[in-house]
Amino acid sequence: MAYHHGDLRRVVLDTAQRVIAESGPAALNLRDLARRAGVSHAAPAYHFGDKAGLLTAIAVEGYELLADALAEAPGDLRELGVRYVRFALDHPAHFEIMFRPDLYHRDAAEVIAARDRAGRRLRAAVRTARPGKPDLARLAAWSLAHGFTMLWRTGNLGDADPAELFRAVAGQTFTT
Amino acid sequence: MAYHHGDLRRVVLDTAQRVIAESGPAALNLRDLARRAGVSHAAPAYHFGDKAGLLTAIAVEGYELLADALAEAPGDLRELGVRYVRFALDHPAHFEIMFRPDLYHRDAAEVIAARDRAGRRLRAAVRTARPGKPDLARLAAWSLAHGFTMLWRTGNLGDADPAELFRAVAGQTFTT
DNA sequence: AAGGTAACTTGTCAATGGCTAGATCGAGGG
DNA sequence: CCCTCGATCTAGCCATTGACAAGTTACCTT
Repeated sequence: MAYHHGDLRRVVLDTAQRVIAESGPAALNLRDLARRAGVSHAAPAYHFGDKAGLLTAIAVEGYELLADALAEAPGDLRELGVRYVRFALDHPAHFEIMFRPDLYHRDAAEVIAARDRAGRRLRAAVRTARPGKPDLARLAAWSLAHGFTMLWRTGNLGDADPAELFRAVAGQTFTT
Repeated sequence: MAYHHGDLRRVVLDTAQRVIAESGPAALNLRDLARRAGVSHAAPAYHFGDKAGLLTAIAVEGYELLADALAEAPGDLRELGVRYVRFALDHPAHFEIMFRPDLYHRDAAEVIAARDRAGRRLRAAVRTARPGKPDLARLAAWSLAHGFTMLWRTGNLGDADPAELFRAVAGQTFTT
């Protein structure tokens, strides 16, 4: 066992994401992550404080990734939703954790900062797409995209291509 | 300690719902439920097999309650959504568990039956509310209501009255 | 009243999270 | 070149939890 793994924090984060994506957050445990990384059972906790700290780091990373995904946003409300859905497709573990605040330290400063940043990006993107009544439009678009994503993730939508199906669903409601 | 508690199954179910509503499913544990009911630590498992079995029972009950809530459905798509939101308000623990299939036995026959029943109710309610394009309309309505509910539950919607806010949001999208 | 069965208890084990004290490594100052 | 110091990791421990097996009790039928 070599001291100073060098990259343990990142390795644990990545492995955790794989485990969550494959088996859900309930299957995650620190000791297994330690075994997979080839370190002692207490090593992961050093970097994250505790299990919730690890999930906090994932949530923060998730909000940052989401902010990035919404950065170069299209002027189309529907395509904005597609981005949201695609984000959940590309980063299932992040998405899963982000919206389970009971699993991490929801009041951590980094969490609030990252979430606010993503929120501002969403707000700005909706504003350019639909100038009038920005707040309600944002809530409607967010709710639709979020709900669609959740239903898809919990297996309630069959096995159609999510992005295409979302376009059809959004076309029913949004005219933009 | 009296043998034959008489109503242990129901007591454990109810207590579990209270715990989940207050502290989330991660805080739930069988031994604490046993202590609260005044029985031995293994008693709850007798009725549910294991922890996932307990959550399975809650999920089934949740789908049945949802089916009931959608039974006498209004002809208005927006009010149908309000019912969905209100269901989540009234039965937070059920709602929480229902859409976390990784926590329970998602393939159990009772789960599938109850979920199908609720699905048929939803389908029927949407059909009467909006005759054309039933599938896409159902997905859109479900996604909007579900997403709104999830965002509200995770604290992303501030502290407005959920039902009223949903009416406003739905008014933005649905014309019916 | 005898036996059978549902409901519960008792005892045990392995896995996990978290804590503490100690070991090791690497970098920077003298 | 050595020494210290802080960051990183290890080793050992404990309480909690879920699961299981075997035994116990009470009700119910005949």
